[in-house]
Parts: sequence; C-alpha cells; structure tokens
Amino acid sequence: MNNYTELLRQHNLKATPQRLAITDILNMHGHVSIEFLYEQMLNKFNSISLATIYKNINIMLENAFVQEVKIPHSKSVYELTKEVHSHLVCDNCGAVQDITVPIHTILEQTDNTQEFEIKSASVVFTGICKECKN
Amino acid sequence: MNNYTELLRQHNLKATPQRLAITDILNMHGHVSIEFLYEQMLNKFNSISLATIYKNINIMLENAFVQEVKIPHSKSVYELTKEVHSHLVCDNCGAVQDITVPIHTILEQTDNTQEFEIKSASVVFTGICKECKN
DNA sequence: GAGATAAAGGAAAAAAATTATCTTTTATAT
DNA sequence: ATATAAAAGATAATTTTTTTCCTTTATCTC
Ligand SMILES: [Mn+2]
Ligand SMILES: [Mn+2]
Ligand SMILES: [Zn+2]
Ligand SMILES: [Zn+2]
Repeated sequence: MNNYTELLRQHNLKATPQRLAITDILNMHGHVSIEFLYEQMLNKFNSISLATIYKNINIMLENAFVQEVKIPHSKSVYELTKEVHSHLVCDNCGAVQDITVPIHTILEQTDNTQEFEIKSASVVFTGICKECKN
Repeated sequence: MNNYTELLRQHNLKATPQRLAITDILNMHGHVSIEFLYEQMLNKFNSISLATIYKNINIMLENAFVQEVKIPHSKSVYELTKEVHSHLVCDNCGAVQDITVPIHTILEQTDNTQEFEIKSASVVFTGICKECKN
C-alpha cells in the first residue's frame, strides 16, 4: 500500500483525505471509470460531490499524476501514471489489464514515409480475457 | 467521388440526401469531428438538426459503416470504414492521418503470457506532422 | 406515376456528462 | 495558535448526447 502524500505535495497539491482516497482506489483497482470512482468514494465520504471527483481527476491529469485510457466502444478509465505500457480490454467483461509492447520495434517495422515524427503511442488490444474464455 | 446509395440500402438504411452528404463529407475529409461534420452539413442543409447528425453517426457505427477514432487528449473523429489501419495524430495541428502497422508482427513480439485472446488492436501514434515540423 | 407505409428528419425537451461559481472548511506554513 | 490559500461541497450552468413527437420523404407495390 502506497502513500501519495509526498507525491501530491511535490506537485503543490494539498494532500487531502479525498485525494488520498482517490489515489488509494486507483492504486487498488488499477483502471477505474469516473462512475466507479465516485461510487467507491461515496463509501468513505457520504457527502462527496461528483464535482470533487472531476476536479481532482482533471488536476491529476494536468500534473501527469494520472492517465486517461481511451477504450474503443466504451468509456474511458483512469489509472495512476507508471512506466509506459499498453492495454488489453476484454470485449466480454470489460476488464482492463496492462501489457508491454515493444513500441520501438514496431516503429522500425512501420513504413513511415510520411515523415511524421512519432513521439508516443497509444495501443489498446481488444479480445477475450482468460477468465471469459472459460 | 464515391456514391454510397447502394451501400446504405444494403444495410437497410434509406439513402437520404442527408446521409449521402454525411458520407460525402467523410469521404472528402477523411477524419472528422461531430462539430466539423455539423458545420459542413449546415452549409447544405440550413435547418439540419444536430440530432440528425448524432442519430446517423450512431446508426452508421452500429452498421460498421463508420468507425470512431479515439484520440488521446482530444475529441473523437469519425471516418468511413476501410481496410484495418492505424493513425498518426499531430500534437500541434491536430491533423489525423492513416498509417499501416504490422499488427501481426507486433503480436508475435509481444509476450502474452496472460492468455488473452487478442482480436483487434487500436493504435494511435502521437507526434509532429511533416507540415508542423517546418 | 399514384398511393401506402415504415423510416428518417426537424424541433424541442430530456438526460447525461462536465465545468463553473460561490460559500464553507481545512491543510499547511509561519 | 493564526493566517491564508487551496480544496470541498452544494448548486447552477454549460456542454454533449439521446429521446420524443410530429411531419416529411424514400421506397415498395401496384
Ligand atoms: Mn494501465
Ligand atoms: Mn483512418
Ligand atoms: Zn473478460
Ligand atoms: Zn501538424
């Protein structure tokens, strides 16, 4: 269990109980939607405002604290920023898991005659997860 | 210049002037946002409803006529469905262009111990386009 | 081509998602 | 302990998307 107090302060963000709870939930669940996050937060703070969720997710996005994962045919999920990685999304149950893809190798094998200077890649694989196959 | 009358009918969709105009705009501009599409449509149909745009884009998505491209840090764009491909998005001007990535090769080089059955991939590269480099 | 009809368009309202405003509370520095 | 700027909560406002309801029209059949 990580404590994000210092990390928040390093970004000049006050380490409020609400923010620490958000980071805890992200840390525990990995990839969460706004609604899920709100529901979880309501358990701890029965009068928390949805606006607080949005304001915090947005300020954490600005500070590169949190990343948005855009998923084909469904809503975005959010996660704590970690090393660069890609995602697997289950078509059946919606579960999102991390996967490491050799982006560099891909770029070497991709014909880029367009002279586009690539800086980053967002890769989301879709399919059926291990659990849903059974 | 393509005519989408038949394709629409094959999906049991009436070939209305509005729909043909939408396919024309998609065909001409490649990747368009809802707002852009609406503005363009207003030129031809000065009383078109935004609801018509949404209803048609949604029905075309359902029929796999049109695809949504989700882009990190910006709004989605829509395009006519064609052969499988990926995208380059310019951080500077927002331009979206197609690129072909050897997905199969990537999968071979990606360690998938998670036993996830991958069916498709959504790949969006971000960077600086040729024009914006000058 | 005229008539029948189900689908689609337009206008407006409703719903859902997100952001802004304003007052109260609180984390943090002194 | 106090001061203060930032954040929370409540609410309103805005933006985005969907729904409803009535009118129009594309298409089928004759
Ligand atoms: Mn992840
Ligand atoms: Mn494309
Ligand atoms: Zn699954
Ligand atoms: Zn550019």
